[in-house]
Amino acid sequence: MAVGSASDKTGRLEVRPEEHAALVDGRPLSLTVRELQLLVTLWSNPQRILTREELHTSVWGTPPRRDDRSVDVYVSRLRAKLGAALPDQKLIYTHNGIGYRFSPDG
Amino acid sequence: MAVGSASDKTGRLEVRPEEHAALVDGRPLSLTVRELQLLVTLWSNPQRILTREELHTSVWGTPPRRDDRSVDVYVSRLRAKLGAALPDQKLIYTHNGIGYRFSPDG
DNA sequence: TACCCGTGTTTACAGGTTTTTCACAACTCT
DNA sequence: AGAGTTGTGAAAAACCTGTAAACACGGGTA
Repeated sequence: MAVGSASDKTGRLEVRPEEHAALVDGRPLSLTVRELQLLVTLWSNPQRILTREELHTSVWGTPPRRDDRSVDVYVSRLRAKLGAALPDQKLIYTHNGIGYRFSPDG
Repeated sequence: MAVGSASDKTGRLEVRPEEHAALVDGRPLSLTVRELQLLVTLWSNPQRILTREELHTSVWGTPPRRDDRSVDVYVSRLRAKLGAALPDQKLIYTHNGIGYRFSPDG
């Protein structure tokens, strides 16, 4: 495999940021821009707990306003689409009081 | 290992404050925010006896009210979780009339 | 212009988890 | 034993998360 390829597989999920695409078993998921940005951010930091602040700043470009729930809403939408394509895998874990973590394994 | 790493090992226990995580044998403990804050405070001051005032101020941000037992309650919970993951090690020692001490060794 | 449609944003509320508080048991020290 | 401390389960209160739904907006089309 070419060095520096910026696409990667996580089990049956592939994420290709430069191509603005995420695939499951080779089939593209139909994600909106925000959903994809969020997935890319999570996927780029596997096993790491990302705070809502970090996620919001990465996806929206600015820190969240007080009581902003947009990160949660998009995590929910992303889970729904991932769950539809990969019914048996849990990929996004919640860390109460902190944020979320992407974990291809357990 | 890189100088300045802000993670550290204490036997099989690793504490990584910046990552909001504590691991035993590489597996994350599932601690709540308060539990982790308390562990981080104790772990940051090994062998030192920390008073309830110090612990409360560090974790809750304010000194405890008279008859406040929250530090004790959280020490108990932390011990339970640490004990489940490391059944043979005693890490948190009580100093009667004063407070608690974290000791990776004996 | 008027009507859809898809996306993004915000709100609301149910449900879940954590934190706090309380009560009593267990322990320590004299 | 008696007084003061600490350990801990459980209930109450506070807080946080999941998610549907309402709203806003722009582009496309009739």
